[in-house]
Amino acid sequence: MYRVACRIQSDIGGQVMSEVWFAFDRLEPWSKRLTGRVLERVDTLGKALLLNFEDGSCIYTHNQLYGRWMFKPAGQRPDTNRQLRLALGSESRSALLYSASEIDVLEAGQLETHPFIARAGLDVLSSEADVDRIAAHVVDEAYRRRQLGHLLLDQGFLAGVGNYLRSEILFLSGLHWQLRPADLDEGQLRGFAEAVHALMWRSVRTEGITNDRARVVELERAGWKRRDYRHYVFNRDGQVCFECDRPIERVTVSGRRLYRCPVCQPG
DNA sequence: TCTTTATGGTGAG
DNA sequence: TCACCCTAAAGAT
Repeated sequence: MYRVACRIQSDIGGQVMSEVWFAFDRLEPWSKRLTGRVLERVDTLGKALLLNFEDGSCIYTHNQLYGRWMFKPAGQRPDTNRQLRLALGSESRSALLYSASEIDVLEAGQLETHPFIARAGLDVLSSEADVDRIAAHVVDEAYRRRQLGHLLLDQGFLAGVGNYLRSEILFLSGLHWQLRPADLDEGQLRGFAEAVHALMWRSVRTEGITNDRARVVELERAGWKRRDYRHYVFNRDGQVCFECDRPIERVTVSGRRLYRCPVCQPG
């Protein structure tokens, strides 16, 4: 979503919208109100996308598992069977959201009334979220006695971390998912905060490849399939750990799949 | 042509 | 924790 926000900003940000179209009837009145206005700034808050207009109103979208943004020159549409849900266009370019169902428009100043926004915790990709800030956040009283495996999926804890990053962060910091912030020593806490920060930003750069760059290059050259080398442990159950050669395990935590190396991430 | 799964999220109990 | 919502693609039959 962070990459998408950058793309929307560079394609149509700061420009007058000549087209603002919503697939949902309840939002139809906003079509007229926003057409002709300038799309001033595109932000993310965790996985949410916020399209801010010059009058202070804001389109909120969340892709959930389904949404997909596509970009085309003005007047063109991508070749897809997906359902168009939101279209934004300037004189020159269009940004098109397909399949997503979580779309709302918020009036100026009403941002915090949106339940997802109101609940969102520290946004790992925000400028304030450096390693020190993340480390301090993790040991906050509200979180210090909850298991890391559950915390990492909670958007009220850290906004933006999702299911594949959960497994990857725990692997890189060498921690078992059942540990709690209160259990960690200074070095482990620091390592965890560094892993959160590093892997989120690495994912932005690499389009979601969390494995070490050198290893990715090497395995790609060796003819490995992308799905088998892009992560340390995620989606690799049955295969061996890159660090210790022992098989990766899969468990269910918070109702989602979590992958771990039993040797590199002891209890 | 089914059933299942998914890098997500809510609300009830 | 579970049932449920949402949509599309992958997997099974």
